[in-house]
Amino acid sequence: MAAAAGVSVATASRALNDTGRMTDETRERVKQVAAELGFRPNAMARGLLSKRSFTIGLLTNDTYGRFTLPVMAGISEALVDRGVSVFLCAIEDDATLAKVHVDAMLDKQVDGIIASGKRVDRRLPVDLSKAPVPVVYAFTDGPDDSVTFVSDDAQGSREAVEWLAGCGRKRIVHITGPESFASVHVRAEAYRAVVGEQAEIYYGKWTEAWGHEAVARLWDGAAIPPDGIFCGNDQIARGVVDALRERGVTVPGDVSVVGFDNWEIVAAATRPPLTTVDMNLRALGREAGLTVLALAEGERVEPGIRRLPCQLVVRQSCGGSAPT
Amino acid sequence: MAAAAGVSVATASRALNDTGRMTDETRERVKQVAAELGFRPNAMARGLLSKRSFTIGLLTNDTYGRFTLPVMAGISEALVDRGVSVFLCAIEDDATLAKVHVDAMLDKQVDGIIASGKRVDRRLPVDLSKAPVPVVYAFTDGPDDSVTFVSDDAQGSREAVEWLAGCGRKRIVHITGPESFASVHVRAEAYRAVVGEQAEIYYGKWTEAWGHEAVARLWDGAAIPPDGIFCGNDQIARGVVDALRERGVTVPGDVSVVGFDNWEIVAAATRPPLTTVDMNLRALGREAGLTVLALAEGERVEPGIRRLPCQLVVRQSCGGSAPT
DNA sequence: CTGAAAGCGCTAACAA
DNA sequence: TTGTTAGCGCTTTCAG
Repeated sequence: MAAAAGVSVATASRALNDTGRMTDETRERVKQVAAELGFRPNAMARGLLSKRSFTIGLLTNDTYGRFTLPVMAGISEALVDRGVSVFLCAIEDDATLAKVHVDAMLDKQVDGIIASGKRVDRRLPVDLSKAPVPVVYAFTDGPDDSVTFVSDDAQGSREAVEWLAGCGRKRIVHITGPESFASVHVRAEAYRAVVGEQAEIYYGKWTEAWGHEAVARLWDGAAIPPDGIFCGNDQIARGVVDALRERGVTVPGDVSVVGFDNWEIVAAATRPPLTTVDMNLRALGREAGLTVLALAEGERVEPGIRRLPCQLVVRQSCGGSAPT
Repeated sequence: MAAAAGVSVATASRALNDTGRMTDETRERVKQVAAELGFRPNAMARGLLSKRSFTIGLLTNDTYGRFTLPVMAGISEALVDRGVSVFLCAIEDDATLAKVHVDAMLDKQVDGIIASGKRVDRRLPVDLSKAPVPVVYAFTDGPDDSVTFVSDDAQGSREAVEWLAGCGRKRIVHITGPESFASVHVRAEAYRAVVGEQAEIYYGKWTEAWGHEAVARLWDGAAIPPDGIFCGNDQIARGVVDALRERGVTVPGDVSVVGFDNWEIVAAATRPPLTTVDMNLRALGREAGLTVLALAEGERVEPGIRRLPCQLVVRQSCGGSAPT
């Protein structure tokens, strides 16, 4: 580059990297010239030598981006200023496609890979266990000896149910998704732990339609309907709230409802807006990003599952006031 | 690598790349050994020489991913088999952050950049016009001499309104977003072109709440309410449908409704599911991807705005049958 | 304090 | 048909 601008490439390199010893004057001059010329060191050449690409790959099967985008945002946020960029690869449960993507990333010498997904209890259709670079799992299942980040659904659920109780609700039921989901169990058990004996759990689908149906069952049945409902996700919650309104039951007047996910598009559009559990996916991404990077730099990281706390986002579907 | 496996590095290189002349036997043997060793050519070293990184950057300010994700999927789909990976950079209207990301990408020698966004009539907070690599714009505004891909909202809107008319609707109104959006005008004009004199356009927000409010105005007013409604987006449409149901007006019995965007989460959850306009963002991404790549390979591409056709997705909010 | 030279992993001339 | 050599743009000994 600006070796032409007075010094040898070696000096230039040292000046720009703040290494080596030299007159401040020389260093400054080089930087000056570099800036004027808009010089950018070629990361490939640099990487060839340093064995680091300052690049990581994010693999996901969450095509819709519901979970991956916040995670991605967190990763990116944590790593931009360290100069690392991230490859996003959406592999929709297609093993072949996944392999193609992983190979492409590996060829490009990514410093690490973060595997993510749409379901905590499912694996991506690729075996990353013998990848030549560090791998961390975020919001997807990983091998036993891996480092995995997930949200603490139990804690989140507990807070949700306790909030409902704190609003004075006496008969709190749980309307949730399919029993085949691990997160359904975790959330249900946390719910059960709080309400005890009188736990009532209704399993169904992750849809608004199921929310409607569940309300129909509860209110058309002989029993006294509940006054508090903890829903497995925001879509169900929205269905529940809509169904309630349609039968003249007021929320939060007669019944308090809490959702799960804090998916803006549904939580904020519900009337009234949903009080719901946020999984802090962005923070999760941040941790995951920092962790692969640490691993890439040779640090040792204890394998295991790390559960990051969820946070209750209070809106208006429960009455009650702002969070403590 | 497997130079140790019998031949010189040059021969190995030629064998693996199917270049040069040599015995099929040698070539096969090299490939064999390479496969056994799980050898992967170092893309950085290769790129250093070829001046190509097989990497492109996708820049977007659409944090929520509503528009960018499908675009991204299209780009990725078009480019994986050409071996190119894509860096996703979410810059939330923050010029500084944008610059950091762009610089990082440039350092990494991306072969090109695709700028995308959440609004067709706004620019990203970065000047890409003098980037040292080709840039194409997808679903965001670009400089005059750039190549830009957008969806053909006019055509999409026309089809939507014609569909409504085809369902026998006589008085079709248009409930849409803020006048400050260019797409609002494009869609409104297309609507006006079809219905002519009797066009009635209601500007508001992109929300369900506005859909409710608009219905209230139309039905509580003195005039005879419409029998067909073309909405500026799916959220408004959902608000409209919900409001209609609440006042006992049936959809599609009494009124037909069409949305815009085909945002699954809202379009499919509406009761009844929305007939709506899909912008084919994935196809748009595919074109954009192929185009940057062509540019990167030195092909000349005529600058200008390319409008890709939208497609009407028929569900149940209009009655009528499957599309022709 | 600074420059010359070697070398990262690969491909492309040029020889053999 | 195959091997040798040079060099991509940078960092890093090792001399000067």
